[in-house]
Amino acid sequence: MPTRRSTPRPLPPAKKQAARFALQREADRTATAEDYVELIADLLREEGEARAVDVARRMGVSQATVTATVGRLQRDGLVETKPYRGLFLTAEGQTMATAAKARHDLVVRFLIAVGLDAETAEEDAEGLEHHASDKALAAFARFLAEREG
Amino acid sequence: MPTRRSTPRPLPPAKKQAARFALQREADRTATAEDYVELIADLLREEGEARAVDVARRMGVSQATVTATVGRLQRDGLVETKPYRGLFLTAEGQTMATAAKARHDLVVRFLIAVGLDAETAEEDAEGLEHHASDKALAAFARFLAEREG
DNA sequence: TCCGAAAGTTAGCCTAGGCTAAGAACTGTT
DNA sequence: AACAGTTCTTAGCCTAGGCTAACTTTCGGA
Repeated sequence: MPTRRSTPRPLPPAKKQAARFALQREADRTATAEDYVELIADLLREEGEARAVDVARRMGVSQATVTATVGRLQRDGLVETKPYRGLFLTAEGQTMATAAKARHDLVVRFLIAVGLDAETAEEDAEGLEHHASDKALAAFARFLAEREG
Repeated sequence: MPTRRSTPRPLPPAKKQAARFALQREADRTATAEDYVELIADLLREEGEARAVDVARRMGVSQATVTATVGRLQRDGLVETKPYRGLFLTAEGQTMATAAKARHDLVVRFLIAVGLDAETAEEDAEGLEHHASDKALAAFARFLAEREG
């Protein structure tokens, strides 16, 4: 039997590794859209309207950037705008927002369950929610069900 | 006592939320560098050299892209090149690679511990390792120590 | 009503990170 | 020693996502 150490699974096949990175880049591309629609949905729900200026404030970004990004979201069929009347989600945008929120909340609860304080869990979820696969999320849910169920 | 529901911690203060997104963007910026130096370190360790063409293959990216990216890494003091002789890490790059690998391995072990199969854990770690805070990583380590220790 | 402040857009710029196509430079083999 | 094939770079292009400055549009209060 050839050498088989336990620790260092170091170099996956090039193709497999390339596929992973490609998936990664794909996730990066959708992350912004998810953050925006999630925030817009939150604002609509909590404050009744989602104005670009508030999105800018909460994203920590200039209004010009919001205009440009919202333009892309509109092009992609996720958002509708009525100038000076705020931003709205299309059905597709709403679907994405709902899924994003569910993922976000799941990740937060999971992080708390494994020992993070609520504040840090919120912070980390912001980044992690876009990069956890469905399988990972399912595992998190299973984990929570066991602990809490 | 005012209303206090358990589920929906929905809108953090704008400033705090903006800060989170800013951190997020910061992490995104360093993610590429970490992936490259981690891969270069792996190639150096496992194959004795890290040629740009192999980096391109494993990143799933064109050689021209590698040239450009390595140029930025060089500018930032992480990598050195000897054309046709492969890529090398500076001390700083080595430090980053070591930290990245440690994070990566920790995340993989953690994901497996919470129920993911090894393959999926590898895939997910690729994305998650760049977005887990030190506090989160510490929590993961604590979790592992409890289960396994 | 009108006018100033707030909100939104536009123009012009930048960086990172992708691509292809074409050319230059090196290496190993004969 | 020379050539073929590999490797690397360059040029030129693109998109996403940032910025500031200047402009327009709308809203609300005096």
